[in-house]
Amino acid sequence: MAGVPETGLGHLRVTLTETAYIGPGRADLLEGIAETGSISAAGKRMGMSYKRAWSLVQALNEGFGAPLVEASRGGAAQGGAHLTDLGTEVLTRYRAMQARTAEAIAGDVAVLRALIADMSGKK
Amino acid sequence: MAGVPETGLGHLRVTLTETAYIGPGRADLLEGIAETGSISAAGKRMGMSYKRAWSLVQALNEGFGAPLVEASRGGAAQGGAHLTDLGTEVLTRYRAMQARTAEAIAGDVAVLRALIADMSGKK
DNA sequence: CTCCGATATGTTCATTCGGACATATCGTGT
DNA sequence: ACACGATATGTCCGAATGAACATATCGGAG
Repeated sequence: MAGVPETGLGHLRVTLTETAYIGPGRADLLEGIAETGSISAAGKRMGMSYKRAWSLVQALNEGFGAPLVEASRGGAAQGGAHLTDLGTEVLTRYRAMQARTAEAIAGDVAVLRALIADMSGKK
Repeated sequence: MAGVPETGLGHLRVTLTETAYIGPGRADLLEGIAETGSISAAGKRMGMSYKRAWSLVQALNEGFGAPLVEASRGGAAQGGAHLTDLGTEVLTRYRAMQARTAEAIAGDVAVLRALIADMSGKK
């Protein structure tokens, strides 16, 4: 339950085109696939069904007009999935944008948090 | 249809506490209330029902632990709503954060857009 | 030729969410 | 007393979403 992410930044969704966008959920899934080499393993790790993870991958690939994830069935490793160069680039850039955003808004976040803490405490 | 916002930044949601957060939809509603002086007018302008707009205001006020919007019924102006100091501060800061974020990620967005434009065009 | 593990899909059911209506309330003018 | 305009709530229904289950397929290993 990452209700309040450490940084204070909740969600950052970057829209590249009408159908191509990347947000925290998709990024985490891409990261999971990169690390586990499997859609189902990545999904399970995030507590979602394989079906849902697979659907997200579909939406991602179709939305971007080019595959971010490539999967294979059977074979030596009994199937699996991996990020394409595009997928890796998108993930890396997204993480970078998250970091820059967190830094850019840190000041405002601190001020607002102090403000609501005050109003709640007082009356 | 603001599918792809001019800036390229899609959604920015800032989480202050477990229940207090502000995103594009809420910010637009706050702005609408500030400008129209009415929850229903602001909602209508955004194409949502009064009920929904009112529900959002409730969630906002309860989530922050202090009211961002204060409303009144009857009276000289036949009721209306306005932002509290906290509401104004939250809205202003949010717009500022949006601007800083857009600036911070502009470079990455440009690169990614060029990349997907390429892949779609070629092959 | 069967087994295995992961992808690929379809179906069904429960829950959530929003839209559409329907009222009720309030407080100043007329 | 009544009308008006906006807030304040409740109910009901259809669409969308996701969880759960059930298969089907692929391709190398044994």
